[in-house]
Amino acid sequence: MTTIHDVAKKAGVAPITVSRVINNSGYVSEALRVKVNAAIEELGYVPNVLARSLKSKRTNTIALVFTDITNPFFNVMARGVEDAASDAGFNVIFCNTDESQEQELKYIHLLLQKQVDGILLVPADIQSKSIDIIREQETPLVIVDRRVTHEDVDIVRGDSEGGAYQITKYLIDLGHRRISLLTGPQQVSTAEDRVQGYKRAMKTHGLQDYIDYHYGFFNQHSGAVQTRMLFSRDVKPTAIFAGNNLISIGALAALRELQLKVPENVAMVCFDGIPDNLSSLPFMTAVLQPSYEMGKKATELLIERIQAKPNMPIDYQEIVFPCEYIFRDSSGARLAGPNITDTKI
Amino acid sequence: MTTIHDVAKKAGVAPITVSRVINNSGYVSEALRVKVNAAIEELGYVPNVLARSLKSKRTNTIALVFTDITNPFFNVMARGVEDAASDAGFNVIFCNTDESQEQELKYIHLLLQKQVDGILLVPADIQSKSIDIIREQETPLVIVDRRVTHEDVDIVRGDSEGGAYQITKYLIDLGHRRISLLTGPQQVSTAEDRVQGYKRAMKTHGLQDYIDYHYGFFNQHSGAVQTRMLFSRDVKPTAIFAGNNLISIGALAALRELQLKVPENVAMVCFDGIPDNLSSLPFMTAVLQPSYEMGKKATELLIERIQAKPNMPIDYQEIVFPCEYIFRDSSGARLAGPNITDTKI
DNA sequence: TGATATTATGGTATCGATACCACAGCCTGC
DNA sequence: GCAGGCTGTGGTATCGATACCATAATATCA
Repeated sequence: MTTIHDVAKKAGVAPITVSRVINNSGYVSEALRVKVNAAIEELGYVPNVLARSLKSKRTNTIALVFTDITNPFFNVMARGVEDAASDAGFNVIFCNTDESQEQELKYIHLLLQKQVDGILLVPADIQSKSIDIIREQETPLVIVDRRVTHEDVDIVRGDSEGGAYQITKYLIDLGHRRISLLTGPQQVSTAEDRVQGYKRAMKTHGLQDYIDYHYGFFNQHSGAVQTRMLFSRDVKPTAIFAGNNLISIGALAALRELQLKVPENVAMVCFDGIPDNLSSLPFMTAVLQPSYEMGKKATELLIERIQAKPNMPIDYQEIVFPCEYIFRDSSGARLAGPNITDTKI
Repeated sequence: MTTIHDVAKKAGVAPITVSRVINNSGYVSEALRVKVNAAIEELGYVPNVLARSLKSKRTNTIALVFTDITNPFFNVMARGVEDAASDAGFNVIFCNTDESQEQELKYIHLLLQKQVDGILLVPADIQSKSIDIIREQETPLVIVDRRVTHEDVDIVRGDSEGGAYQITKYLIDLGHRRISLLTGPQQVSTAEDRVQGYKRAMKTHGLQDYIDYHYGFFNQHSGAVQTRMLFSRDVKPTAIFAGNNLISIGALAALRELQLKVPENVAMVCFDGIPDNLSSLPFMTAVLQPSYEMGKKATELLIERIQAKPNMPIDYQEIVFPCEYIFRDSSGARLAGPNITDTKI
């Protein structure tokens, strides 16, 4: 392994001069710069970032800890993070927790050991123990996608409540009365917020008698299981509101099994989309969160925190992105018009 | 930031003793162990792996540099890598090159700076400059999925040639004579090997007059473009062999546009599958490589190299996994039987 | 012209951990 | 009774880089 000393010796300069050339800092004459670069080239020198970071106390690395790498929503978000980080000269470590708090804590410990400059966290639980641990090390932190019970944290998220309200209202306006919501775990704020938005829409439209929501998991299996459950009951929904994209895929599979057609027999809407390339849902009416922009914004905020003067008081922010809506065939508008209240199944 | 010295002072011992407790190495009496752990707990001490790795010269980190994170084949492989690494106490850094050599070199430099203990590489080109650079730093390396022109490297890959031969032969046995192969870039060994296997099958069955293969990219766009091209010609194929899963998705989309049905109008087979959850291809006859096992095996081999004694001569290995085959509707066997040579389209 | 700034280079201490060596006490066995 | 092994603990040097300070030559300006 060649070190900065080897290069310095070969170029006939002091190690610190080599350091200046590498980092383009301080003053170095053109003559020495050339000599040093030649020595670097000749020796195949690669700087050791461990030593560099140890001394300089900056790793130029941030981490994104999220819950489901297979979910395209997070995939797109990750790209937003990567792009924003890269623009600012930071590298990103991606960690997948599979919605497990235990796994999350394991990664947080690892990342703190690695001295990352900052952490973006999609917490697996609304009461996140990770936040306390990160705070203790004074590592900058931005929470992404979800609310938490902690005060004084930066949060970047989508408006789940508002999105759920609007899409539920849309179904109601189409004439649906029996709308069932299948969502994620109760301790995850997005699941809970979507329930709240759904309830608000149902109540304000006089449908409090058919408020029907079910917590589960944000994955296909849960979507399929709950859908089967919905249709095993006497009173069946005319529309399903899937709490995220994976739930809707599972629901669709279950409906296929049950030989129910969308939207002829059941209308469907969901939260979050799936990029066209892998999509089973090209026809799904959906609430879309700007996941790329959310990732980008969260990263920019985090880097701002990292680069802030140490003892400056922080003005914590909660940035809430509004949702967009895309209306397609699954909700049955084109087919059934606004009066399909009593669609029999 | 609390350091090992702070803990040592609090516990009334030497730093090295704290180190022994943390790493469970050397001899420490139960009494001191308890005292040290209490101090660690109380101070919220987190060891600095930068300092640790700098001194010990081991980061316990390996990297997987691959070409397409969106391809489920690599996704599954990555899980095999992660599992095997985790079992051995190693962390994994994932790097996505998008088949760009430039990007690949950028990551290789970064990883070497980070002093990773070893690298798993899916090279973007059969003549990989990265290999030389990695060699120069004496970092252990295992090539995955693809052949390279270098001698003396460890390689873990699937039998693309054999798989392509078998699946082509299968189509021929079904009666197809005009089989077209759409594959990836020529400088990628898997693309080339699949061409070779295809050609061998065509030749040994007397079909050298309709050998028709097209290099492109391992993605949907390429699959769609080339499929349109195939059917713009006078002599049209009766079967398409898609060089990988993404190409087959693109081909299917193009066929849908052209209002050609699979397998009624055209038979299709492809290399690599897609996990059921995101699949548009539940009916595709395919050649499957054991991607999870390939990732696992490659990782185990890499870790073996990492842990080998420094000056032991290395017995380089090339491990080739055989393919499996899954026969479903797309190849038309159930529908057309063995004699569909002259299917008109 | 002398004071001050700018340019250019190097010396030394240090980041936070571990490797290596030293040493002391206690067994065990002959 | 002591050689040699095991157990338990600490001191010191060091990993490879940069922070900080020092120095000196040259440029700039009042």
